Amino acid sequence: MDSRHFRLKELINFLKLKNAGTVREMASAFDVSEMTIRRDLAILEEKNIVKLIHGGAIYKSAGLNTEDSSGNKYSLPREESTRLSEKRRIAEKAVSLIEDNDIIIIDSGSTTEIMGEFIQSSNPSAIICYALNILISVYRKKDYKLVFGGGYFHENTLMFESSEGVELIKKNRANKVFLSARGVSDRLGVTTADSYEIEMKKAALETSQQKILLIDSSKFDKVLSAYYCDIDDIDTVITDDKIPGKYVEYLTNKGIDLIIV
Amino acid sequence: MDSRHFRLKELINFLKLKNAGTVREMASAFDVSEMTIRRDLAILEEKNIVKLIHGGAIYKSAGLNTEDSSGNKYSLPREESTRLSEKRRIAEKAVSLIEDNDIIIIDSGSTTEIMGEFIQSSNPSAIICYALNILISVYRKKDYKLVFGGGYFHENTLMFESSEGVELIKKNRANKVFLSARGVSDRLGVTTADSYEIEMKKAALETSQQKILLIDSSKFDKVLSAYYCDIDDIDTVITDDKIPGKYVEYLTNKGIDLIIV
DNA sequence: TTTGCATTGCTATATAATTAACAATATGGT
DNA sequence: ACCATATTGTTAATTATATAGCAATGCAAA
Repeated sequence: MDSRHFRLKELINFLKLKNAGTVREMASAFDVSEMTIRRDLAILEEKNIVKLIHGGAIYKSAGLNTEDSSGNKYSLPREESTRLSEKRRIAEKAVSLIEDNDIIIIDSGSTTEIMGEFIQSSNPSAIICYALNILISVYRKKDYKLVFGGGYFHENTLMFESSEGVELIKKNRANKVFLSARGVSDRLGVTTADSYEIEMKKAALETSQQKILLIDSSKFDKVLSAYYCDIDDIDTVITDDKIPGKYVEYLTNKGIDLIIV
Repeated sequence: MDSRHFRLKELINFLKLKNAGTVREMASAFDVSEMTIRRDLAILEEKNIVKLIHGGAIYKSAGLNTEDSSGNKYSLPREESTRLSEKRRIAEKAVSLIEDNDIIIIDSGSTTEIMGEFIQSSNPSAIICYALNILISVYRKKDYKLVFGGGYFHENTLMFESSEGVELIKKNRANKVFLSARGVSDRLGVTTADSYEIEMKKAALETSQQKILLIDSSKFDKVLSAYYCDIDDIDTVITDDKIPGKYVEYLTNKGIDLIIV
């Protein structure tokens, strides 16, 4: 059909092979202007296939791309449109809640992953997690103990899950858990996409004193198949200022500590 | 020794995992200035490990670069990891033993880590491991299932250890385990440095059909405090050609399959 | 053909990243 | 302890890239 469609598929192959590429070299390789490549890359970023950086793009092999060898359709993971700046603000606020000597649990998720970037400014005494991207974003900072759940790998969420991992989480206690979710509904509670996540998330909730939910505003009124707790189970919600007024009221009435960034 | 040397290795892991990264996020991750990261990346570019781009760096994956005349694509300033070329030969031979649909366990260690580089040429159906460097070196190849032990992190070996991790390993079965050790002695058996490793290694041995020890020749006649098995428990030893004659004889007499590379 | 819309390239302006030089701090060897 | 050297952070000036707006093109449906 359109030449863009074709070029996008080729761009994905190019990036997959090389891990990442500069705008310049891609413009040259596909014989179009740099502006066109930038626009293409913006589309791929929307689809969460690449990460844009100044001067180029990085292929997200770790990410939630489900391209199949058959028809290599790029049009896949209708994953939430990134909302990176909101997520960064949310993550930064979340980290600011960490007090010295806290023991914290960090759930899987893209917003929680960003917490790793900010966490050096705080001093937890231990971090417990069970997703690869979280592990990588925190393991270097080494001023704290690190506990990792382990189990069977799920590449769409980068999470490891197993009954043994659940046991390990339950054996520990935490002051705070930083949770993610894919949907929050007043009627149907807090949900996520995959049922294998449930037990790990529940274990994290169970063993934590304060339960903090990090969620960008696009997730309100969304419902996904895997239910894992009621909104009443959450102590604190951190979200951005596009949260629907209805939910501001709802959460406030429930007595939940609502932090809007 | 020097912190730069350490950080360079960490940077490689970071980039290997993420394909590429921005100067900003790396400065944040390692808690140094952006200038320092730029200087580090310039060194890695010299060594042909990364490609510099405006704003960041791209990891050059091993398979894709025909360049690098000296063949030392992996030779970062890791002088302390001696005998690198022996270890690479050993790791490559080890990977060649993997058959299609094998389920394999990879122990912690620097030699076993190198296996990840070669493993794309083979087709195990599952990989079980419990050390971070192993996880990073194998997770992206994604044609197999991945099981990770989990537990409490030990930064000297990058290993996670816990009774739950041991249980998880024991719940699985493997065709082959690829083990490392710090010392092999005819009188005192196979040893390593830290006692926390013992239970995980024993579990790996217990649940595997064929037990393969990867060990460079400098480790023979060495004894460390943590004993974890007898040489009789091993089926196959892969080592380099500087192995003392005494041990060639000893292992052969024991009926152990000795592979010298 | 005409109309409407997606795609593309171009340019001026706004942002962002790099460089070079210097100062401050850590490190290793004698 | 001392010195020599390596490492690191900071700044201002330079260079590179991104963005926004507009005009031109191509293409498909009426």
